[in-house]
Amino acid sequence: MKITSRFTVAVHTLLAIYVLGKEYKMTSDFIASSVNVNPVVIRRTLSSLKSAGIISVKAGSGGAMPVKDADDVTLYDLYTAVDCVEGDLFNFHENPNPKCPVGKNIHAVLDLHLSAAQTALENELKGVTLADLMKQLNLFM
Amino acid sequence: MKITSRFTVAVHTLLAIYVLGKEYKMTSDFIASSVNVNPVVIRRTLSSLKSAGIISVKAGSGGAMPVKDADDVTLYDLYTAVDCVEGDLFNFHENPNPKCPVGKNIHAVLDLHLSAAQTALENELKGVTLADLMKQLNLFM
DNA sequence: ATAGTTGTAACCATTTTGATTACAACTATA
DNA sequence: TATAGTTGTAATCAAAATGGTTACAACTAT
Repeated sequence: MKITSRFTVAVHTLLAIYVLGKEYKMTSDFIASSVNVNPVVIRRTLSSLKSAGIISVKAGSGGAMPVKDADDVTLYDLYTAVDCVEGDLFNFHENPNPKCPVGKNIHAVLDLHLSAAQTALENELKGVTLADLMKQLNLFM
Repeated sequence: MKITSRFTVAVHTLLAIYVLGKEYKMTSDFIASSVNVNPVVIRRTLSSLKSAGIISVKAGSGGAMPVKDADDVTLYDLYTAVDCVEGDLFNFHENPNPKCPVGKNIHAVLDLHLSAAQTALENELKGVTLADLMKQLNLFM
């Protein structure tokens, strides 16, 4: 199974807010038309990003604005903000048989390797900041 | 979303076959009682592992046996054998708006970072062989 | 011939996802 | 202060993936 598109939607949303926010009022409708999803999906994303302390959103009059410095926001922050993965990335079959030597020890044998893989993924995400993405984006604009 | 338990089931299944295969006939029922899932789930797993050339299964009389050397089977091989992830690990929202500077370039900005993260995960899995797991398992048995 | 298996199709319930509708609450401003 | 434009959130919905389960034809060792 793939990791939910909430993640890339969140990245796209944030980039829009940080890059276009000075020029336009960043409403959920505006962002939705850039990402090309339903505005409610964006509002949910904004809600998560707000909870994570990354942006602020004006209720009523509307518009999202940066709170955190772009250097202080990593892809990993977004990945956790939108709950891509809760806890372990790898699902484990429940209740392996403790009467079998393999079933009894499968966790002891496997768990560390699985977390190492998950950590490798997450560390990679921690190494990329929103500021990095903005720099790259500016090369194209 | 998490990565399907087919993966850990496959690891468990293979360990059972490689470690207990000399002592017992490894039928889907036997393995199922160690993993603690339905035997049909194990048969599906065996089918994938057979297609990957890792084991052989005797139709009729029953029983799975190693084909590949345990040193030549990595966690990554199992991960691909059971189709944990087809292609990209990260789902991407489709059709970002090409009229928006962000929507137009979001792939150019993000794709490499996402594949880097996926590769980091997969490389970690490539670094662990079935033989490694068997050694660890023997310490506990 | 028979008993025990495998291989596979079929169907189900559950969960997750993202789309969508609906509407109360809020706020700038005319 | 009335209004228009938003946000926040609940409620539904359809689609897809997952794993469980039943069923049964095909196979094989004895």
